[in-house]
Amino acid sequence: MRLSLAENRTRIVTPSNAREVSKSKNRIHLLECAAQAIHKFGYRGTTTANIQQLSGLSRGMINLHFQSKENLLLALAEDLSERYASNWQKVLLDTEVSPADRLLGLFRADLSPEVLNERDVAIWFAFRSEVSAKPEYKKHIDSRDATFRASLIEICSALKDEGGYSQANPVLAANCVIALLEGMWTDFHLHSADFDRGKAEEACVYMVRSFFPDHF
Amino acid sequence: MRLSLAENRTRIVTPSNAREVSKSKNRIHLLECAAQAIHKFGYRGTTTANIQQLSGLSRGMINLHFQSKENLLLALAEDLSERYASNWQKVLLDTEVSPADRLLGLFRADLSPEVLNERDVAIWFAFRSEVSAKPEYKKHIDSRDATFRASLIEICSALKDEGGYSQANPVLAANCVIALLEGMWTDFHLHSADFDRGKAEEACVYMVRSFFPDHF
DNA sequence: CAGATGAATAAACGTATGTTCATTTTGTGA
DNA sequence: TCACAAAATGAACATACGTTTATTCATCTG
Repeated sequence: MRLSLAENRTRIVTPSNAREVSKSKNRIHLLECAAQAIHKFGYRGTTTANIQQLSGLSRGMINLHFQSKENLLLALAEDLSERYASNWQKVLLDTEVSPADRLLGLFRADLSPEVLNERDVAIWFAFRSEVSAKPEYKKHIDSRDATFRASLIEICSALKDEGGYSQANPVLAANCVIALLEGMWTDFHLHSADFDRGKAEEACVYMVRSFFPDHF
Repeated sequence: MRLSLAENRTRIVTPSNAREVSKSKNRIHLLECAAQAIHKFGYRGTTTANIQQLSGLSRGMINLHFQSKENLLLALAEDLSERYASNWQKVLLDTEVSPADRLLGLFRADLSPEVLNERDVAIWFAFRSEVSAKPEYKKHIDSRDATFRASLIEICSALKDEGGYSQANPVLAANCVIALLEGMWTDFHLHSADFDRGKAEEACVYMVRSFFPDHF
């Protein structure tokens, strides 16, 4: 699984000349190597030395581009959460699509290799492991945020109304969807070799079918 | 939330004299301080120096008792997973209780402060963050193991038979329960201040009620 | 093309970290 | 009570780590 860091243009000024192009390339390269290092050596094992070694660049580059290693890691976390957010936003916020299809689309998107891949998930877990010590990390690794949750509740409410499921509870259903997806990610992280995206999706659909039988 | 490390007698020979008592106490004390350090400083921030500082003991003690820092952390992971396992085993393996009550008991047990508390969850996430780099950690932090899963499938099968739910799929239902609980733990880890055990349990019950309406 | 500017390099530095070991303290058994 | 043994101590050590900085290299501008 390849990162699409190169496609992230959010914080990188569009380079206007060759010098800026190479600077920007090196910045992205360092982010990619930091990601690789976390995946390969773990969060504890990630050092400026092995990021530098992976990059093939010189020792000073991390500080030149990011001032400090901590900043490089923060930039990586930001990047990760932005890519994750844009992934679910494409699906959840598209109100042209029916609620049921938005939910199915979310499962697909959330379980797709674009976001659910060994390296990225390793990074999520790396930052999450620090959250009790560094609360400032929270905003970067908690992308299933208020908007995400609100969209899900809205979808579940719509399904309830459409299907006339008198027993349905949109808030609880949304909470279940969020937790279930989180759980699938954990399962992937711990057993990526055996993980079956299809079966994971099947389980998700099974759950929402139980909630909203006529829709799925 | 206090650890019950002192109650763990598995690997600690019952001390027969005062000297062994104090040795055993210090060993446990170091494990507790390592746990505290991970919670307080994060996995990266956990050093022999701050474990030692928290313990009030001398520098050499970690190596005297555990040979290396890595060994101390491994002992902590083992301890954690054993305490977690005994927590669910009490509930899931008690065949005197009805399947439905075993499932409800599991939710209670899995969401109880005995295992779901800030410090212990921080340690789970700490070790999980290293799993892609150190596969040997896997066995310690993946306590929701084959037996756990098999018990759940058995319970779901029994519920299906009892209730005549022709549409029910015990394997998918069990997968959902596992993932849902994992997701709840993640939610707790990221939002322990706002986390409501009652609401988490409610969501769990809501899901299994959807699977097996007549039972819950 | 030459001078100026910014990017990249890698040696050097100070500190932090994990571990060792000679020494001291404490408890045990005769 | 005393010699012995085990446990605990903390100074000392080597290495690893993140960062700084003087220097070199590449590119842009006039």
